[in-house]
Amino acid sequence: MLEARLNEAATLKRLLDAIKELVQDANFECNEEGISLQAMDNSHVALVSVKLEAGGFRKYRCDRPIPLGVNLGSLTKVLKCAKDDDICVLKATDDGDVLSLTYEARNADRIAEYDMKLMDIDSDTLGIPDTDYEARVTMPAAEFTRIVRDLSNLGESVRIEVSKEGVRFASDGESANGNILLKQTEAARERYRNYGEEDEDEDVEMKDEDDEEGGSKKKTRSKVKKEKVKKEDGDEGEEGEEAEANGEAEDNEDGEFKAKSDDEGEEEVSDSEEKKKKRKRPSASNGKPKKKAKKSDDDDLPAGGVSIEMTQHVNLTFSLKYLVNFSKSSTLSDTVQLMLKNDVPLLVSYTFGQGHIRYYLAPKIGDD
Amino acid sequence: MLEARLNEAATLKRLLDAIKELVQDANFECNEEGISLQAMDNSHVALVSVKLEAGGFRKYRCDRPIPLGVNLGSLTKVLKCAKDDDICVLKATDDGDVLSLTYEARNADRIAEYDMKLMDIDSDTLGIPDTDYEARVTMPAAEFTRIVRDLSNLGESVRIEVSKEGVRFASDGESANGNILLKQTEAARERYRNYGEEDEDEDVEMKDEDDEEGGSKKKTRSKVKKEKVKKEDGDEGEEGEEAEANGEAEDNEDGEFKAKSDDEGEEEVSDSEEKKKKRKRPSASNGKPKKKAKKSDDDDLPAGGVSIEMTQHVNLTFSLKYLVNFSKSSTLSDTVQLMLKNDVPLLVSYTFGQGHIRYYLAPKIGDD
DNA sequence: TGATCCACAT
DNA sequence: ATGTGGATCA
Repeated sequence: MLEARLNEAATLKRLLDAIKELVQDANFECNEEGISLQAMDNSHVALVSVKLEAGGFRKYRCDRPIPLGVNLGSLTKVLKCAKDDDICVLKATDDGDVLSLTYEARNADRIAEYDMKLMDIDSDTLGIPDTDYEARVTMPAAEFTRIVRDLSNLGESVRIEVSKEGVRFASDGESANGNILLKQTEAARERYRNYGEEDEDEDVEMKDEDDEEGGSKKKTRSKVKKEKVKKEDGDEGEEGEEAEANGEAEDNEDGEFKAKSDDEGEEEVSDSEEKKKKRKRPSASNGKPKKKAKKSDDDDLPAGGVSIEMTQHVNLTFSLKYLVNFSKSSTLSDTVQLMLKNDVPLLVSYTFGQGHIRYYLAPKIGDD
Repeated sequence: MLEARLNEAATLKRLLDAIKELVQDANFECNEEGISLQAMDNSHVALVSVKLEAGGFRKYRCDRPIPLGVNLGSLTKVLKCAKDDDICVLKATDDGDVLSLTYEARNADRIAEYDMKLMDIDSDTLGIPDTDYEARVTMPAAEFTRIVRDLSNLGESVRIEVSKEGVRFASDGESANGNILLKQTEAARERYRNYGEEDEDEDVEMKDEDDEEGGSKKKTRSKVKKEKVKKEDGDEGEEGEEAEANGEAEDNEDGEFKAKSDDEGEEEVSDSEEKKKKRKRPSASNGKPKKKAKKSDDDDLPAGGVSIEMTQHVNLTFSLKYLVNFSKSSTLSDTVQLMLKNDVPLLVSYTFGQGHIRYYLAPKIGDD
């Protein structure tokens, strides 16, 4: 039995607005850790991963894991019936046939209850390789939105290049070419030093020993090794060789994610990491309404500035269509993080009070 | 000869916005009491009744009754030529061939005059049975709008149930079911105690002797007998039997309104009631411009809260399409009143400074 | 079917 | 006061 009480229905509404165009149906996997969702878009080029942590709810109870097969269109419809500041209670029985959403006005004189039929969805749990990223860019979500939107008016794809100069987004179009260079902001670097570590589970530093280095499907921590920053700038210019020379060629290098059967025994990234980070956000469940906290109550790092960390010069090309789509999540957080590694899917991550949403996008091959 | 001087053209504009989708052509019946309109929608399922009281005009003169056969589309066009705060003067000669509308800017430095051709419209005066409603719900118009709009995204029809618990709006749809429960707000109950009695002619209490109890077409006051409130809560659960047991089966129980020939000698509801209530709104014709009084100058009961009065558990099902349509009248008043009785058309009533607009909607039979 | 305008919600 | 969504008009 699931019962999850969310302070603001707006969180869910925004979440669905962010992903409903990418995915039509998906399983919300509910367990004691919280609620997570993973799905690929129809073309199997992009992957979304959402996590709502148990601690982010005002109340959370899930006796045993339940997959809730949801049609996101239907859920969106139902969520439209909620006012942004309604308290939203999700309930489901263990059989997972129906999801009940209850919206309570803050003054309790209105209670709305919606029952949504669920469906069975084949969900091979998706294997997200845990990656040793070579560059991490932390920037205002609105700026990212603007950049990809602007460039999408010129061309189909964008080349993202991180060098010691900064991060450059470049697109070539028929009528014009454009590129935007964002330089590191010193203040931002300081501000974001621990972003994604205190408030979420990015795990960017330390614990190399957690890596299962011998696996053919190498699973490593999502991190940029800090001690390497600024050491290998000299490699800039060519993309990719370094990574392959390392013998680290990912098995999803072909640009698509592989479905992995449920019984493979490998945990999803988020699950395994959640367990180690349970200590965080001890106060999240105290549920301060925080009126007007439009975006989220995650970070006290308010805004502005670009932080860049890198161990490697990276240079990758991606479809702008997807990035534009991803950037809809800027309603959930003021800040976005891009994690890059040559020849490996880009990770676009938005962290908000109750969890995070992450997108993985395979690079275009041949830099076309 | 008719000459009616209305303080704000906006009132008429909003009125037409509210009904023009429901009805194409209708007679504005002008007499010494004011201007009224009654019409059924094309499907003969819904009925609109508008009353602009003589006292609600800055100046009103109508020597003898004139029916003005108006194409509402044309009138809407003409009204679009008025600014919201223009003073609007309606004029017509006794032959009723043309309606003249004059718009005067408040500072009289602009005067626009429009003449609109009128038409002959067969108008069997409609028989609106005057009903002893079993429940009255008074609530913010915006909330009603929101509820029917939300539910209309799920299903075709809504079940409205008034019990001692409150009023519940429930709809079943293909992908989801939803229901909203509004609880009585104590403050609202107090606030609305006399709503519709001082300011209009709802006649909610007393005067049982006005009822012509023996008639086959029983005409009763539109009221909920206050003394019965909370006495018959025990009847909840089944809908309708009580009413039928009373021998009060309405002749429109089949869900449609009957046109009644003009010579039947029976008065319309509003006319007969207006006469008895002439004392009200003595100051309305003083015409304080009341700048910015967007909605209406009717009530000083500003907003919020739900008031429920009932003598009977009621449970009826209606087409959401119509309710959504009705709710357009929320531009005319902040407050809406729902009057219900089992197996009898719902009355949705908006009262504003110059009069009221009422919609009658036959319930769906068989609760489907 | 798309664009513009109005209203509601935040 | 601004932004989003719905409704209306071209």
